[in-house]
Amino acid sequence: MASRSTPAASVDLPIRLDRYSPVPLWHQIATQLETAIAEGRLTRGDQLENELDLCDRWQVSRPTVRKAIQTMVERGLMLRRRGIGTVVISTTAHRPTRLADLHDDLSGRGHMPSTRVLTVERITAPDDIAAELGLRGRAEVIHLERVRLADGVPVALMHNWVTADLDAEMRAAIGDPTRLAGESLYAILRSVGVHPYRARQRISAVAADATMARLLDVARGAPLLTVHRVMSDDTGRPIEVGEHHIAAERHTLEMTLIET
Amino acid sequence: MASRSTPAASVDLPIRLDRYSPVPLWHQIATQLETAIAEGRLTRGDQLENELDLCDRWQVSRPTVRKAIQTMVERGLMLRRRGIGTVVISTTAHRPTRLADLHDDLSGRGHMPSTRVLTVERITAPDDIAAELGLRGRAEVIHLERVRLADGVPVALMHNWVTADLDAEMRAAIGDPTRLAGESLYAILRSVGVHPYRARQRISAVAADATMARLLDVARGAPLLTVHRVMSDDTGRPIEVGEHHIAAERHTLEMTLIET
DNA sequence: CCGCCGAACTTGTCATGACAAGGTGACAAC
DNA sequence: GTTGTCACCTTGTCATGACAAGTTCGGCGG
Repeated sequence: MASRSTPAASVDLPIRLDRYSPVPLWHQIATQLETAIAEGRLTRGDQLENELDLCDRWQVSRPTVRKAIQTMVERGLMLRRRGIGTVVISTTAHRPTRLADLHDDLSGRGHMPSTRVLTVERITAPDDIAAELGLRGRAEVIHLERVRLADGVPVALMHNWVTADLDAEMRAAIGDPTRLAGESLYAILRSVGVHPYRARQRISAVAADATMARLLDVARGAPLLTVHRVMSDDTGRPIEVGEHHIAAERHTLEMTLIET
Repeated sequence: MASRSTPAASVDLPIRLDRYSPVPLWHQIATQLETAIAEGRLTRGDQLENELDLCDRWQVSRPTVRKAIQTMVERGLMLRRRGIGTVVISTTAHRPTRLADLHDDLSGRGHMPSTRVLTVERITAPDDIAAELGLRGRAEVIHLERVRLADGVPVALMHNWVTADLDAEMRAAIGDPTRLAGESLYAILRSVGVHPYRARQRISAVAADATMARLLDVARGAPLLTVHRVMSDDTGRPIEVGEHHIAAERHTLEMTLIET
């Protein structure tokens, strides 16, 4: 270890910037910093150069450097303090703010996700679902029932109610069992122009009833992790209600919290 | 409703700024915007003036306005889009990134929290706890066992292991049953100069065993929500391991997720 | 030897200016 | 009527400059 506290992570951090790319400079920097951490070129305890030197090194302005580092701080990967500097504090982080489907979550952890579609139907919205989606009268919703598997083992039983107040093309995509088997619901929604933006969710636990136990291949009464979620798109309109029952013995929710 | 799409929320939004306060201008603005939403003076669908007009109205620069609105967006309260403007999309939000103790969480929801302290002991760290805290050899930890009640009803059984590698004053504060009964652990830690900054947590579910059932006054086998958390301070050092078992029928975890 | 104080470092805040990019709506051309 | 274009609105990005505030560390005075 060096006796002086000179930043070690300066020379071996070649940041390549494309000023003609539509990707913002700060995002290019943040992405490459995150990659450097993931690959171990930057590790816990490493100190970055000070911001002015980084401006000089990368030939960008200080707001750009700060915005890039800011995103790293928000992800819990770095920490910066006035008078001290910026240090790497973590090599991994599960972001709770990441609005990810269970499908993406599983594949991100090296599992092979698959889906068994049980039900696809268009029904009149039950009262509680209609209320959560802000629908009036006897509005219709698309009801999905699926079992998510990881490496062939059932992990979660998923119910979704998607508002049917969408284009015919959108409804067709959502109700396509072939797509549902291979993609996450949110990926399908995005592909037809609906952008999941904000979700409010409530996490609880229940004991498996007979149906859940059979579908998830767990004992009756086994503890299940329950996620109830209302998702809205980027116009603030509620789009979907999801209720997922997760076999707690096979999957847990992980997240990193940051005090702001 | 006005026939034109002029922003309605301009006149009745008196922002008072104290330029001699140590509180940053952007934070003063953000706080007052949040208050306005909480009090209903700003509500869902309201559109803000454009940023340049807000600069003029509040007599601050555009980066300051943007930083204030930025924090509102990150909290899921507003949404802004290029070419459109900034609109209020929500009146409440549970922030997952909020590193709050269950104590604060309960009181924030109008319940009267109290705590029954079962165990306060200084022990040699169990291997798994030592590993999570990054301790070597036979390091010592302070082990706490408490039951959290809301309005007199038991809600959660909480185990905490705090590293004993602290000042004597800090250890005394943490081990003081009187303080533990009335304050949150994190509040006590903050008061002695330890600042919880980052936590990694894993949420799962278990069935209540005999001990848990007795302490929480639920049936044996009842589903419990389990939160396992490793908390680090603002220097990146792991400080505390917590394992909380929450009676799912009496309390749930709520959070708002934002797609970034 | 010890404690205080200040220089020299760091990041935090704020201002000003400029241009780019996406959205909307009016209007002309077809 | 439909479509495409263009002006004009919005926020997004980036640069430059300045000063404030917290931290560290060395030197100075006691």
